[in-house]
Amino acid sequence: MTVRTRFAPSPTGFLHIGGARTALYNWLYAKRHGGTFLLRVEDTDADRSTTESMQIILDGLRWLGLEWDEGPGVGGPCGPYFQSERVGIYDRYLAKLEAAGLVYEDEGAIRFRVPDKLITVSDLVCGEVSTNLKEAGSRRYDADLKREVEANPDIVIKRPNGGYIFHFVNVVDDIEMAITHVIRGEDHLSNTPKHLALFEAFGVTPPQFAHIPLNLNPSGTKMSKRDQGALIHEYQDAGFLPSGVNNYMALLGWSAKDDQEIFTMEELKSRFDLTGVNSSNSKFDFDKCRWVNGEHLKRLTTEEFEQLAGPFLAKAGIAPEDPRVPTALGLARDRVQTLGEVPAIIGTIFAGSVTYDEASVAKVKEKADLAAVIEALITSLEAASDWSIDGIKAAVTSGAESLGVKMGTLMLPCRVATMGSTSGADLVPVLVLLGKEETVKRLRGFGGIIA
RNA sequence: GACCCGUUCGUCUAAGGGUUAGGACACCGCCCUUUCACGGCGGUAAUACGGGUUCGAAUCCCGUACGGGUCGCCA
Repeated sequence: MTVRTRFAPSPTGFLHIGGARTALYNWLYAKRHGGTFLLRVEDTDADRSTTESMQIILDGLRWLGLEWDEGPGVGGPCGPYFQSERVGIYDRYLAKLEAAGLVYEDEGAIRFRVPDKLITVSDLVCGEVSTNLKEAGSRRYDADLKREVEANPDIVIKRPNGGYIFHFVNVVDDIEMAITHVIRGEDHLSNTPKHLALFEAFGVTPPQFAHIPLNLNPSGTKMSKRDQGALIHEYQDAGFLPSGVNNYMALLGWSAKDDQEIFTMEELKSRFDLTGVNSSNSKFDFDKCRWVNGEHLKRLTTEEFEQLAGPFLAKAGIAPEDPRVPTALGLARDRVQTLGEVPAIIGTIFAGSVTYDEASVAKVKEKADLAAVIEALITSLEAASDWSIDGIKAAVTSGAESLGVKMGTLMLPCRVATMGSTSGADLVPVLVLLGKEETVKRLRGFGGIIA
C-alpha cells in the first residue's frame, strides 16, 4: 500500500515551528517511502479562518520546500482540500452513523455514542495506550470549580449551528483521503481513542498513528508565538536557509542514531524514519539552530551565497551590484550564521561615515600614545604607493617601525578608527576595499575625536 | 483533580543487561593568526530519587518526585 501522509493545519495566522516540524516529518516520511504528502486546511471554525491567515501558512510551507502532492493550488483526486468546502461529504458520513443508530440530538447538537469498552491505540512512537471513553468521559474537570463534574461522555460531532467538529471531520477526511499514517503532535494522543471509535463506527481500518514529542521553549513550557524562533516567517526574515531550519527541526525529536548533525534535504529524505523518533519532549535551542544554519551557509557555493545575500544587503542600504560586494561577502562569509548578520559585518565599508562603538573606543584609548599611533598610521598609509594587501601591510609595518612598536600594536587602533569596532572582518582586505582616500579620511576623523 | 505520556551533561541526543556512559550546541583553556574571525586540539559537565529482578541495570519491573499533555458545541 502506498504511503499517504497529510499535514492538516487550521489557518490561525502563523506557521508555528511545531506545526512546521509536524509537516516536515509527514513530508519526509512520505518521501522516504515513495508516498504522497497532502495538505488539508482545517477551516471548520469560520470565525478564525481568513484567506490571509491561510496564505501565511502556505507561504511558510513553500519557503521550507515542503511542497504538497495534493492540496490547495495543486488539486488531487480527494478534493476539495478545504474542510469548509466538504460539508456534503460530512453530511453523508453523518447519515451513516444515523442509520446505525450511533448518534442522537442533544440541545441542537449531534452527539456520537462512544462505546463502553477499552480502546487501544498502537502508536508507532508511544507504544500501546488504552482508554475506555465511556468511563473517562463521564467526568470532566471544571477549571472554574477546580473539581471534577459529571459529564456526557458522548462526543459532540456537530454544532447546533450546523458546523462539524474537529474529531469528526478529521476522521472522515482521513478516510476519504486514504491516509495511511497520521503523524501529529503528542497533544493529540489523548484524542486518538475518540478517533479510533469513529473509524470503527464507519467500519474502516484506521491509519497507523505516530505521535511525536512536543517542542518546548527554553523554560520548558509549550512554545508560544512570542518565543524566539517560534514563527517560520521570522526565519525567512532573519536570513536562515530553508535547509538549515529543516535540519534543525528534524533534529528536535529525531536522531539518525549516528553522530551526524548536518543533513541536506536529500539526506533527510533518505534517512528519516519513525523508528528514530524519540518519545520525550525537547526544548528549543536557538543557538544550536543558528549553528546548524551556519553550517548550511558554509556549504553554499560562492555564487549561491552572493545571490542569497543580495536582498539582505539591499535591505541594509548596500547596493548588491557594487563591485566591492563580492570581495566583501567573501570576508563576511565564514563568520555569520544567518544572512541577516552579513550587513553588520561589512556595512561600514559601504557607509558614508563610521559609527564608533563606545567600548571599542574606550579599549584603544587605554593606550597612552593613541594619538601618536593614529598619526603614524596616517603618515605611512598616505605614503603607500601600492594599495594592495601587501602594500598596506608594508605601510603599517613601516609605521610601526617609526614608533618602535610591533605591527600588531597599530592594527587594533586602525580597525577601530576605520570600522568603529574592535571586532569585524579581516582588516587589511577591508582597507583595500575602502580605498586609500577613505581610509586616511577615517583615520583623520578618528584622530579628531580622540584629541 | 482524573487519566495519558515522558525523565542520560545547561540544551539536543547515542548506548535496546557487561562501554573509561559517546557525539553536537553553548561555555572555558591552548594553538594558529603581526588585526578580526574561521579552523585545530583539549577541558568542565549527565543516567531524577528509592526499592526490586540479575553474577551484572542508564537499559527490565514497582513506587515516589518532577515535567509535559488531555479532559470544549477550538483545532
